[in-house]
Amino acid sequence: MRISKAQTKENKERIVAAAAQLFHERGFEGVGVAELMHAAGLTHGGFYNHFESKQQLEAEACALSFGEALHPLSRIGALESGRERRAAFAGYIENYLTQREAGAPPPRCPFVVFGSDMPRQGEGTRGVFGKGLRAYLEKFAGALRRKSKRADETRAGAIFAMAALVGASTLAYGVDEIDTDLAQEIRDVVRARLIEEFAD
Amino acid sequence: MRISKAQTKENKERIVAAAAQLFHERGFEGVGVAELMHAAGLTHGGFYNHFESKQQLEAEACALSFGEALHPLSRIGALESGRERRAAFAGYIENYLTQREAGAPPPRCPFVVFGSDMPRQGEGTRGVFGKGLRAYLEKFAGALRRKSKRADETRAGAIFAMAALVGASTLAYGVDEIDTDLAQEIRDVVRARLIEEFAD
DNA sequence: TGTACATCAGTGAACGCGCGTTCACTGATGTAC
DNA sequence: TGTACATCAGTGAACGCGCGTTCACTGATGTAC
Repeated sequence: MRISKAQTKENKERIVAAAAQLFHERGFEGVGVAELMHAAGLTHGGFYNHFESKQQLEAEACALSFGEALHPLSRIGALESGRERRAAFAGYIENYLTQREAGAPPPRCPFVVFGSDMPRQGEGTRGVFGKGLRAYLEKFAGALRRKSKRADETRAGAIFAMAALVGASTLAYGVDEIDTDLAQEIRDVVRARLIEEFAD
Repeated sequence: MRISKAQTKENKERIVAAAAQLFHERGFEGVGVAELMHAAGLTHGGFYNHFESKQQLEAEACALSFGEALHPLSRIGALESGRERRAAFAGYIENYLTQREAGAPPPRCPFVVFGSDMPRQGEGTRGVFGKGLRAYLEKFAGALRRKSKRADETRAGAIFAMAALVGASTLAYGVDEIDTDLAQEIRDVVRARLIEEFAD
């Protein structure tokens, strides 16, 4: 049964969205093509009508994740007032380093979720990661810009802040449920330091 | 053919060592039991004489990685002079954030290599990760201690420095070969900042 | 606008493959006397 | 110390299973006239 073009496009988007979520939860290797298709309400046989390979879907799902993660930062950078930007950035960090309720689906940062796996991924996916990282750093710099700072200082600050955020989140998620106190301590320390340095 | 106790122990150690290296290179899911055993010079059938499951080997290989990663930090903490400790710590960061020669086997930090995968690992492996993290932070604090700083300030500094290192390395390795300049920029920025803050 | 036909996204069975794990068997090592 | 036997790490074939991918087929959609 042939499907309308609009329906086809919507189906593909549903596959990519389901993949992004499932890859976040269980990693690229932890979810099979059949399960992905069923999560999108389809059967697995049609997969290759939309994608050349599972790898291609991995790349597209990554791109979706990075795109979505970028939105809140764009909003901060668009603020005119430096004071507002800093307050919004503090809120961003607060949110980024706050533990989710137990059981709640954690909307984790794609850099944290996919970071370790990147060196082993295909070229397409790594390209998406690189593009996402460059975009992220630009938005970070946009949010952190200050009249008193040169552009290269702002960029260095963006890189450093992002490294600290990603590292803290990676370590904290690694020991969540095993050592909740340590996870919380890591989040608290890094949050306080970053807000002190960049949003005060 | 029964094997001597000493030989048996050595065989198991060889399996764990081979696993640690291969897991570093290709991740837990990227290496099969048969390949691991052959890398240790054995056949796959004997695997379950040494381990209850592949998961158990993953945990033991992780423990080995963390143990080895700890040694250089222990040496720094053992130094008496604060000036020497700071110089050694600067060297540690320098080494940690320096790109390997192309083709050279990269002795990457286990937190970077396994970090993203931890939330999806079994309890045993996550426990090893947590233990490794606590040990690492103590050594970091030992290396960073200063007479002018309270213990809790030193610990906070250790946590923050480690988060920045792990994050920078995760991001840089993610874009190595895709965007070498960006990888280098991340390493340079974070190295300079950390040395300025902690080792000057 | 209506008709005839080609297109192609969907389905579900089937493919080969490699995975983690189990098993019967071997024979040198370790142990009991 | 020497002998007889139980132990158990090793081997390699075999297990079932789920994976990514392919395929023949269906039938509504899109297109050509």
